[in-house]
Amino acid sequence: MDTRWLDDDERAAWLRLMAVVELLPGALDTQLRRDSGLSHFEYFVLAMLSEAPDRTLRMTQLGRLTNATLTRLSHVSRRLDERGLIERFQCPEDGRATNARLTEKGWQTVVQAAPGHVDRVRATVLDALTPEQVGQLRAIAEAVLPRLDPERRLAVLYDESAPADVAS
Amino acid sequence: MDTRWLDDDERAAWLRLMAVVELLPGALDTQLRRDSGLSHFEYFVLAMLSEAPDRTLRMTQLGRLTNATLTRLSHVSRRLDERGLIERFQCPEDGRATNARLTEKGWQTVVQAAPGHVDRVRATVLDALTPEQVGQLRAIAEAVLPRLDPERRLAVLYDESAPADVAS
DNA sequence: ACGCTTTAGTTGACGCTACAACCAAGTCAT
DNA sequence: ATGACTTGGTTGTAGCGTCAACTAAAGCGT
Repeated sequence: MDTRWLDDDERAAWLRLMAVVELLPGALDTQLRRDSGLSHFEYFVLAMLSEAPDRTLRMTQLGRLTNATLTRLSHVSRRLDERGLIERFQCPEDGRATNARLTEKGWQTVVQAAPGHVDRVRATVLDALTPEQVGQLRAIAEAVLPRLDPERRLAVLYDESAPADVAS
Repeated sequence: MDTRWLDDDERAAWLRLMAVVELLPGALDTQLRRDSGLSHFEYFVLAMLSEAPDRTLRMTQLGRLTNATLTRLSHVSRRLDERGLIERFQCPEDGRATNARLTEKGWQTVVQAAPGHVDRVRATVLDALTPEQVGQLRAIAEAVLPRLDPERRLAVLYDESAPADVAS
């Protein structure tokens, strides 16, 4: 089967999307590290916990939400534990499972980090767009996500009709 | 100064954009590793070289185009050199500079990798969008990029009126 | 010509992530 | 209830990226 190459419009859109995908994580990471001593991934982990019932989640569920392998999450959560931002304990209902719960200190950390993060999100992305474009962006991402995430691992974060255990 | 929090539309758009930014690199990386034994970053380095005059670029310029620190690029280019995909040599005009040139083997590798990569790009993103959305995506990215890239490091890749030494 | 500064790049140590191997708790068939 | 399988998670190793320190060439003022 022959490859359908990109036409000029597609190529232009693709290159620009790639540039955004390349630059955005670094921009967020830099701000959070500087202002709160957290990587963007760590912040995201804490943020997911902060919105969960009882600020507690199973490792597996937390891994799904953060798009992390269990290995990665295990290492990260150990470090967050050592820093006193979360605590881990064996799940009473299922002895195999580990629960992660945000500590008060972790909660304070998220609360303190959030405004700067939101400001950065505005400054780099949202405030550059018209309201129409914000809607378009949402529609575009919604069209793409089923292909990027066929197993719907992150569906909770972007699909209103998802199981809705936790919404970010 | 008080933080302006995100309204529902902004929040929805943002969450979906984050999911895309989180998932897309992995999707591209997986395909390229499986089919060509290259990370996405390595592929991108080779692709930049493949479009440069004489398939040669200075390390600094290559670093700009790929959004990489010189350190990172130094490590990666050493590995690509060891694999015979590029070669490095001191620049004749400026003894401090190192030039990286794509070898014939490197060229063959890119040529062989490109179709599968483009297929994946289509399958995961472009084919999910209408032509109007492709145009919107381009406009949205163009609005955001000046804020993400104030030094215009990647401008060559997304701005038609950029110095245009190399276009991807 | 001689230092001083700047620019270009490399190297080494450390931190984070992935992969593989592993362990422990639950499940299920007989 | 016991052996096989599955599920949930952790740990060790190796690879990649970052930061800091370093080398070498070029520019520059005197």
